[in-house]
Amino acid sequence: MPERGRPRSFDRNAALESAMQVFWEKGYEGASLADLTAAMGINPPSLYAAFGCKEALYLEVMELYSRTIGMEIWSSLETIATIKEALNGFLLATAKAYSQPNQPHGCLIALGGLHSGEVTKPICGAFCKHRADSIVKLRQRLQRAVAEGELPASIDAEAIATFYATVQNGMSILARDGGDYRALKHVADGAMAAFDALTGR
Amino acid sequence: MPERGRPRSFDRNAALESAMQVFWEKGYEGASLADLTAAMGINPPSLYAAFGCKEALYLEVMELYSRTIGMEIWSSLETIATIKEALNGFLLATAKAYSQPNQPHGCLIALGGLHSGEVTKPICGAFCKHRADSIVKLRQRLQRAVAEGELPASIDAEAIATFYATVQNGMSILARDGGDYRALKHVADGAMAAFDALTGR
DNA sequence: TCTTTTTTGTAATGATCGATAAATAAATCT
DNA sequence: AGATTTATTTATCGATCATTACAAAAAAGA
Repeated sequence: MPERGRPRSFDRNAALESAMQVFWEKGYEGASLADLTAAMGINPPSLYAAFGCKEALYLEVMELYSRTIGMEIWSSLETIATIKEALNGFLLATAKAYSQPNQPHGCLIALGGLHSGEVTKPICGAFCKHRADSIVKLRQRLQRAVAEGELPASIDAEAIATFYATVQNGMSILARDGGDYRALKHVADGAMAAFDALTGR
Repeated sequence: MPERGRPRSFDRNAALESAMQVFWEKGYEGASLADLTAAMGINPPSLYAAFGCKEALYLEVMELYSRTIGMEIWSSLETIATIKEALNGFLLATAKAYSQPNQPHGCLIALGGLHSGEVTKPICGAFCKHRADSIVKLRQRLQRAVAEGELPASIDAEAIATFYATVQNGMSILARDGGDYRALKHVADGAMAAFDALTGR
């Protein structure tokens, strides 16, 4: 029975996507309600009725980002069978996503919540959780490779995962500074150049 | 003849250092005038008389940062004779500086100005200049190693410099997320594991 | 001592921030 | 039709933002 009362005159998903663009480019504090409502094509009361408040909207934007853009980037890590190619595909997908011409450069998750004065506590917590999860995903993929006999059990999976997650985060800053796909690929190649030495092959 | 009128009752350098702490931790937009004046122990008119405006204060803070903390980090790159040890020293100095317990984690330069809505144009320009300069410094050090016969002329100095600068920037995000010296050193070790492959040795 | 110069503390400026009150409009339910 | 429910528009809320008048205070120059 959600069909009572005046129907909403805008597409909630489209509005959320517009909000994502604004937050992605301008950050949480940098995106004003005026910026958001202008991009979403609605007035403040509609925003508050549909999303609660600015903070709740941002948290929902983070979920949308990791469900769409994030998925594009991370999927190759799981789908590619061999660990070295999976990591390489993951980094190249990162380079491609971070240099798309029609969207803000770099990652919304990597670049957000880096200054305590610019974010609320729940948002800071969500960022910590998401970024910590990046390391976990990489570590689990490395451990899978060990379980499959592809890598020796002697590797430091946590250290290697931290390294690749950190390289990816650095790529967000490079992309924000105008680094194109070519520059980002140089970084990916550099990180892959460490693979054999790190995994003892 | 700067000795006319009522003398300033606070130490300008100490106030600037306090402002650096606030901007470093909270970012440009996240640091309010109230935060700044409270930390500096002065009233707004004194801040404006001594530093001009918030933007000018921030630009001066950036200079102070690169002159002090930045110098600590980058000096080993020049002073250590061999390129591999110089790079390693540079990354370890970074890991140490980014995990100091008595100051904000990560680099003020690396983490600032990443969102267009949170910074003015002159500040954004200063960040671009500083971060681009990081790549230049690394590239020049690599080219010096080529000139000294330590590395082959066939290396892609720009690509390698971009890789190491990006790793360093990623370390700032890791440090902000609570990564300690041990975690940061893992990243430094990972980056150094790529050195031989990247330089063809 | 008296004027001049600069800094100080207090208080207030207009602008913008995120968030809402109130009235109207558009739908369903009885 | 009339009552109920929800969304919309318009206008505005108090709080906070960076910035600044203003007058008292503290120094040097005359």
